[in-house]
Amino acid sequence: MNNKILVIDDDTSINELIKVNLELAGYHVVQAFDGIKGFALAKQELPSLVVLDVRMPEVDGFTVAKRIRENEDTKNIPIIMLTALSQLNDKVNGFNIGVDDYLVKPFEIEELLVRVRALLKRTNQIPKSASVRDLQSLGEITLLPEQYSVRIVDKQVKLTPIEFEIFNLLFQNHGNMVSSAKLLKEIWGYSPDDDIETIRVHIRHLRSKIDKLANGKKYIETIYGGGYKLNI
Amino acid sequence: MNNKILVIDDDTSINELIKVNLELAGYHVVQAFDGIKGFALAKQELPSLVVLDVRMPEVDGFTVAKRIRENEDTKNIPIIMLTALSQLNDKVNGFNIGVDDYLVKPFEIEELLVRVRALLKRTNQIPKSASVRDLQSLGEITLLPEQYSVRIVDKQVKLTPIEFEIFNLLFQNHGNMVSSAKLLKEIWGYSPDDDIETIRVHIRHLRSKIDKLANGKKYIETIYGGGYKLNI
DNA sequence: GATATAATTTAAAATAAATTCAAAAGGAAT
DNA sequence: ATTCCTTTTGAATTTATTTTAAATTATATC
Repeated sequence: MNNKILVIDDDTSINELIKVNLELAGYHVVQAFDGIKGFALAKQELPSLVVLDVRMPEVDGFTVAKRIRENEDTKNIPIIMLTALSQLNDKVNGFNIGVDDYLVKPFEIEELLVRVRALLKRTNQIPKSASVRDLQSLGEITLLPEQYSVRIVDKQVKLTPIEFEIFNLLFQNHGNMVSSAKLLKEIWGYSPDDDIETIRVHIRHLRSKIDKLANGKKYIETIYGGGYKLNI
Repeated sequence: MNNKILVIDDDTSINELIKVNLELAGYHVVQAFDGIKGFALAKQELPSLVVLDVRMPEVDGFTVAKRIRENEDTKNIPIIMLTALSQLNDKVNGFNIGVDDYLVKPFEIEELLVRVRALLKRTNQIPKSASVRDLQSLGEITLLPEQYSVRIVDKQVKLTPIEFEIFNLLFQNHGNMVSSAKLLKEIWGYSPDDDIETIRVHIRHLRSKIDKLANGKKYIETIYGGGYKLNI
């Protein structure tokens, strides 16, 4: 198993800080200080994880992430994005880039190490055959399947198994409506029209948990007569 | 078998105290009084064990441990860390450095001798081919596989073989859920859904033993519908 | 604006899962 | 065979989750 991590950040002192701490934790670190070299190194070194700053001159982090995801050799490398809180919504949402986790700056270095470990473990457990990975992190939201949990920015809540499956389905289809019939089929394995009540109650439970994390924002939108839609 | 021990501690009187007592116990001792010389000596002397102080000026114990683990020649040398209680959680946990055991200062010199003997015996039994050693010590918890025991800070309890295997699996995956199915597969070698009852009872036994050591803290968390998770 | 339909809310019942308690079965040591 | 310890099984209890039901509120359509 590989333990090489690529750090892409134009801020040399932060880049260095991350490198030192990752090395302390036993990882081998490769550094890049701009987006172009970053993507080049990703292809060349095929690291087992990339730590990527959003804000960089010339080629920014979103572009690098997108290129990594588009390239056949690198598309499955997990990415942790470093981003300012203000950048979270507008751009991530616009680009719709699937990263695996993100950290809001300024962040605790310990927190980065925790996420790196969790992510490496998670992705190591996924069989190679699964060529298309599920989205893990988008905008403010991160899924933690290994704990049936959801994190929004930096608050986290535990869901029940069914709640998690519903949320995951909405998340993977964010921006689009998921019909109640589809939810029933995907999660319960059938589609008998009448059990829609159950979904409504689960949605309510979900909302009440999610709302505690999301100050004010209503993530789960109701499509009258159709189903539900997650707006990230 | 080699009986050379490297002691790395900048406090000359403690270093000397350890040296004298280890020599009394029949070991050959090499001393270093700072991190840089410590690592250099580790490479040069290839001792069969390192006693390492965390708090040192310039290069601290974590850095030395990390370097020892990275170097091809020294990576399998067992390390006993000397640490203040306050340093236990934040740093060790954050850095996730795999040391083999640790002692909380101030410690009894007898205790150090006991641990040295135990660790040497343990590592002598491990075949050289096992290049990647399992984590032995993290945060407050230390595993003692050779006696099917777990130590938390300085209290220790003996587990049964199955209990130990379960705990070890949770420990190696700390922070993440381990499903009941995985436990069954890893430990019993099969996954027949129905024997989950057995796991529950073992978990109960484990908890009752662990809880006696951990004042108040609940280490083993239940993930409803999923499995169990160890929080260190 | 009235009506029908759909969704939310609240509460409570039903189900499933996990814990606890007790005890039987199996193994190793004497 | 007896004892001691570990592992497994069974059943009762507790807890958490899921489902059902009824009353209220919102939405779409005519």
